[in-house]
Amino acid sequence: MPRPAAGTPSARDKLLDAALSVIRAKGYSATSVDDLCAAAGVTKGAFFHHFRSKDALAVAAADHWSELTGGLFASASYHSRVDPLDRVLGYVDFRRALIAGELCDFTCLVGTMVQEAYDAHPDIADACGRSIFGHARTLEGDIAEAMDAHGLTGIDWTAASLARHTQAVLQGAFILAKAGGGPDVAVEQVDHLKRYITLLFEARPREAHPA
Amino acid sequence: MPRPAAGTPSARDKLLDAALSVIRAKGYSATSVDDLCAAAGVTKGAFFHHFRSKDALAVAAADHWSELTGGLFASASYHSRVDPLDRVLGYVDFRRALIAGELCDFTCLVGTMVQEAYDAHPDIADACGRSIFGHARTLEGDIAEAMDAHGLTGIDWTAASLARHTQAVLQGAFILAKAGGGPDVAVEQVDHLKRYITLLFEARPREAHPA
DNA sequence: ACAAAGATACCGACCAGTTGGTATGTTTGG
DNA sequence: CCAAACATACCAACTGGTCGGTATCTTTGT
Repeated sequence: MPRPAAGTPSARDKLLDAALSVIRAKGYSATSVDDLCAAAGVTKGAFFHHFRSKDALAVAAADHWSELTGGLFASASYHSRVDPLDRVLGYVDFRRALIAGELCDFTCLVGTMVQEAYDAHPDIADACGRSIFGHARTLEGDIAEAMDAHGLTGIDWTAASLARHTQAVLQGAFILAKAGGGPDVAVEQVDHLKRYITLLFEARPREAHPA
Repeated sequence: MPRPAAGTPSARDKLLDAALSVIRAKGYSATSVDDLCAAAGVTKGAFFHHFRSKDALAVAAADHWSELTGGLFASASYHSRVDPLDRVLGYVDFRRALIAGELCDFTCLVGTMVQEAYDAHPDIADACGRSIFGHARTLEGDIAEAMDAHGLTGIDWTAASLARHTQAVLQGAFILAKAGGGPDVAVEQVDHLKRYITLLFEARPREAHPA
């Protein structure tokens, strides 16, 4: 795949970027190929040159989203904190700070897409699943370290499960925001999540399991 | 509005029932009027006799959903428990038990619809918001009573906010299930929710606020 | 009691616009 | 010169929605 020219983004890149905002605002099914082309400033010929179908674009957009968000969180500053629980809570604070402005700017592309695609478009659903659960997996390490540091043993939840829960709360927060609550309701959910994690790690080993 | 005949459901009722399952499986935008008519076994003429537009059907379906779920939860047995916290946790258990079988059978219609409709279809979004936040409001009373019974004062969260949080976790659970986790991941989220509520109400008044 | 009058429920052909997708160009970088 | 990158023109299928018509119920004047 040869670079077309340095500096000028290819039609493919422009389409992927356009997909992020347009699909988040209109949803996947309601977004037409023409919508995407118009937003990207390219023609339909370019679209089908780079993507076999609309579905293929959605899969590529989900992967693009994974890379974009992956980079964003990887370069965030909370990773440098020494205490693992601080890093986990730092992640939550970071997510909280991202919730501002227009709904389509802070909501999740793959969460939106998978709602529509889970049944009729398995490859899109797979790409969305990879994005969500892949991102959750990046939190497992810090959570596991924090569990270790706080001596949490004989517990009925796992680091992986709590990592997934953070994503569930965030996805639910976006839905409540879209249902009319706006950013405030979403922030409220993140606050509950932070409170939950804090409570989980407040050492209460006196009620430890027998034997 | 006169009854057409006892026993035989009207085209309107058949369309509303069909909308619940079809839209939950395909999403709102991907569901065509013909899809609805075929599923309901009625013609397009009947559709537009009862509903001004596809959007109007969606609003009616959201309201129908509110009534249906409202009745389901109102008649559940956990309401008879004497301890208010038991009633709250009973609600959570009840929601947990509902998560089984096919995704389109236990996921939420209005949560699905509002994702697609929040921007382009304000009246649909309003109807979804009414359903979600209206349902959340039915939990506030028991939560408030439980807070009172456990002497939770000077707390930085409210009964209304925790009620909304239960809905956020459930909506997020559905998304994770759709993203490939299946019912198990959704149940896992409800378990976290129950753990959170339990932790919140485990009396810890020694750390009470000053004065 | 009963028929005329009117409302309601439903049907199915039809319409203009849009959909995802294709076939065939033209441009451009190496 | 050639293949990749992009543009233009076009298509069959489908979209939400309309419209004239019919069958069945409810009301009402007598």
